[in-house]
Amino acid sequence: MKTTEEESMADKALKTRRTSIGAQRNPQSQEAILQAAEEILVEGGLGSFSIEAVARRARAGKPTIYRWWPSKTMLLLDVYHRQKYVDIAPDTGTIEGDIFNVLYGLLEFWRTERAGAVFRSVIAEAQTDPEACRALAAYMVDRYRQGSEMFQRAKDRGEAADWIDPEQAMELIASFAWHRLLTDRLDIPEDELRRAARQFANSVKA
Amino acid sequence: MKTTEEESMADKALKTRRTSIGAQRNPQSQEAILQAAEEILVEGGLGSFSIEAVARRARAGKPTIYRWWPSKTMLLLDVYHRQKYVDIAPDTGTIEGDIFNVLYGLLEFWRTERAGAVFRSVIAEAQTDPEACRALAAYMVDRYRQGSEMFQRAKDRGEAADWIDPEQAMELIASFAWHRLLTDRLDIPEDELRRAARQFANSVKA
Amino acid sequence: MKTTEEESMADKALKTRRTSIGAQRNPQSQEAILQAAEEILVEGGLGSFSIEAVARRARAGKPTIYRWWPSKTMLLLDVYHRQKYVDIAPDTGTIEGDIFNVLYGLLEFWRTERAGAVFRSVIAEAQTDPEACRALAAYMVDRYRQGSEMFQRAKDRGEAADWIDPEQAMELIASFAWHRLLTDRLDIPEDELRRAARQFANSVKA
Amino acid sequence: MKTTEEESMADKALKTRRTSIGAQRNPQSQEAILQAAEEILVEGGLGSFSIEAVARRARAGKPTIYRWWPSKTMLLLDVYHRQKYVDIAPDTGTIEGDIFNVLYGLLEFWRTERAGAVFRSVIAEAQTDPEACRALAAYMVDRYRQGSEMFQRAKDRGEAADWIDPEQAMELIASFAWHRLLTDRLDIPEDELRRAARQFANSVKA
DNA sequence: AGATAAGCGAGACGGTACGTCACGTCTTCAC
DNA sequence: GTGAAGACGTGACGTACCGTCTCGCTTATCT
Repeated sequence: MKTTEEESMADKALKTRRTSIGAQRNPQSQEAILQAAEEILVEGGLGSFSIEAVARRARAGKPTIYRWWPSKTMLLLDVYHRQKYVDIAPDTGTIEGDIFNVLYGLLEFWRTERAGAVFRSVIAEAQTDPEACRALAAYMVDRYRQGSEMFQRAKDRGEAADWIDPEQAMELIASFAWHRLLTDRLDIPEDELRRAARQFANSVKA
Repeated sequence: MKTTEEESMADKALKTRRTSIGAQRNPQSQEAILQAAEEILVEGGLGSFSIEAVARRARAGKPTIYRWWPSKTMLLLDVYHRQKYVDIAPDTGTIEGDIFNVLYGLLEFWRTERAGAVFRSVIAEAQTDPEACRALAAYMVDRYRQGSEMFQRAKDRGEAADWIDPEQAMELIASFAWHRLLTDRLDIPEDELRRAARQFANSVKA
Repeated sequence: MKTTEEESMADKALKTRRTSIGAQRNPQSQEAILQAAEEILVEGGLGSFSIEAVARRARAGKPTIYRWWPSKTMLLLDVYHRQKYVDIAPDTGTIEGDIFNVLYGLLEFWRTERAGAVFRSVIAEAQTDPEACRALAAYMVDRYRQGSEMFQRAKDRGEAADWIDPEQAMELIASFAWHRLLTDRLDIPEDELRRAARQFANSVKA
Repeated sequence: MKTTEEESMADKALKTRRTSIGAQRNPQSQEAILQAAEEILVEGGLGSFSIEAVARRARAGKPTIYRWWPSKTMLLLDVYHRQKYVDIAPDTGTIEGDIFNVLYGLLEFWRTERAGAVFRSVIAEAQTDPEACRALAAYMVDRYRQGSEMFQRAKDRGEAADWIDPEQAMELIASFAWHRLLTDRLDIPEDELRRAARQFANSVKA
């Protein structure tokens, strides 16, 4: 949730007339463009996402967008990176609890429409643009590293087997979430989700 | 692998001038269109896949394409469905062996360039087109059912726990493969693949 | 002056919705584009003449314009060629009378705003575009040939000297008209015009 | 021809880094801008003449140009006015000789590439910009006054008729030169040029 | 001597037009 | 009625300039 100040700042960026502030990037324009891009993505999906549409909505000139983002893909990635996901990997004491929490949190985050639509677009774009694909892959590897801590803890506790690779284990979990996102089936009944968590916990058992 | 007759038929479809064969669908045209679509997809990816390009390559009129495929998405799905994957779910005696074989076969199938490029495109398209998304989801559910047999066998053998849902277990495995396809990381070292198979096998253990 | 039928045809071209009439040029679109181009030229001059503006006014697509006119210049020339000037080179019996009539007719034709504005634009364009310059020069040479008849008649009558080149003589007269057009001084007092005609007549005297 | 000092000054204006010299116009900047403008005009014609290009070439800021020249047109006129034409109206004793010399000198001056390209641009610009048109017309009237002296001399000698208006006579000659410039036909064979001069001389005969 | 005021380069800004590409629809004509 | 062909209106692409703006600086002129 955004604070009041942030919202008014963003609104100002969109609603007041902007102009150059000298030979330097105008942060209000950047804000307006990113905000407009996100809104379009959320409202109409990747299909209605075009530089023209973003420029129109942000009341910005197309060259201003192209000046700072070399391609549609890069703008997309920037929009995605603004979607700050508070990555909680809470220590519940058991690996199954941790996994359930992570899965539940991620799916819930995507279900709040904004984030899900944006991320789906990024993945789709990566299937067209090799650079986006590399960026996405690199980003994911980084995310696995973050998420893998819970498996490391489990190994330290002796709950997970020695031969388990924490990052790969994390990847399997993320893969499941991706798959549900991409087939538009984020609304998972709790028992299914629990069973998945249990299975993943089982999979690393010593 | 295609037979010689099929190839010459396809070649004929592409190279000779075609015209109406009366008030009925001309199968040569359909063949030429699908073949051209597949080639474009494989050579240039989804980015260079356009109705216009397909029509050009197939020496077909655009209306001919629109007459038989209501949208780009549907043409894409048709191309995908032609990619007959010989779904082997061989009974190796152990669930881990079965899983490894399925994973290895799928990734190998996609690595043979043609199939992978096409399927990636289908998934990307599904992120834009809700109808494609539904079709894809339905197709996947069907595939899980096929693939789940090995888990059923494992349950029958007592190798897998009672609480395991064979289809969901299959989904987890497919998810992993999808994820690697979508991040262009199909070249998995054998030890990683073995570890993944072992983990998946572990996950269903009683 | 256009006939009523022509006007209603042109109006129809502009006002009714047009579409393709098969794999052939749609004359209504062509008409609408040329008409719109002329109107823009007359109303706002070369400065406001842009392909976008023409397309907008003609309710045509830009590609339709580019399909048939490779450049702004060519569209301009086409507009000019539609401005059919009834080239009267009346035989008044004296060369001075002929010259006066030709000069008066030409300036009057240009003063009727439409033709003058279009021709000024063509000349200006020719200063930028070498191809337009060539086309214009060729067109002018042709016009001199037409206009030179009166000098030939004068030579036959013994009114003009043998050493006179009829076409070059015609060029001098056209040059004067051009000059007045280009400096926006078409409103020439009759005595000045008479003096010019007298001078030109003098210039060819035996 | 420029003196050595002027050239080095101009070079300095272009090559050394310039900055403000206090609350006053920096003549080096003005020089650099005008020089750059002329060069661009000569090298690429009016088509490649843009404020942006001039600023780039002169290493000047756009606002510096706009501060001193309200429009592209005015900059163009300034460039033209720097093209000092040594207006020779030599007294050869006969009006035909005078006319030939003036015509030959003017065409030769324009043929030396620099002047011709610039003047063509001014005329073209005047077809778009009414202010430029007025300025050009005023300038031309002034030039006729200068050039008309030879006709006045001819009248004084009794070589030209009383009813001749020297300035208008001069205009006819300039018109011919303009016409050749604008249709890119400055390379006139000497016999044609002689005939033209003879005709113009004839035209004012008593 | 220090403040002030304007000129300077730089370059970002919101725009308009460029010329190209693909969209999905339409009509014609040969079979 | 099916097929190739290709024109149509639409709209996005990425680029070039437009004319305006604010910046940080430099330097002459005025307290």
